[in-house]
Amino acid sequence: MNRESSYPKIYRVVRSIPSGRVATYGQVAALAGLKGHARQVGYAMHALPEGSDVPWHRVINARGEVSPRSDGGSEHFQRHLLEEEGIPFDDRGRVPLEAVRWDPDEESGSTPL
DNA sequence: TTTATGGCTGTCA
DNA sequence: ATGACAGCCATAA
Repeated sequence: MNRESSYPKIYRVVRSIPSGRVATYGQVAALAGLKGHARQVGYAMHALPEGSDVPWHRVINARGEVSPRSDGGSEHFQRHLLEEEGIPFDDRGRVPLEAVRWDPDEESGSTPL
């Protein structure tokens, strides 16, 4: 099953993230089978092609905020995209992970109150 | 083949 | 609550 690249798998998981929800690298990694290798997920995002329909902006770090990658500036862009998705950002540019954390088991579009 | 890097995570102070 | 350190592993050259 596993090919030499795990990236496609990661992309597939990220694609499964519904709008208005965010997933952490560790979570995506776990769903992609790379459990424990969140770094590779982040690196996969860095290797994302331009024409990919992968909502990489919905993938954030475990702290619930966008990661200050080496690009510089894109983090602001990501935040903008997330705000457009309806992600409530904190005063420090953080999101309530507990509120927007994507649960692969409730992707039907329901929020457990 | 080896070397270097990296959009992370978890623990300690 | 934040700041700092070390570990893990896949991809690219």
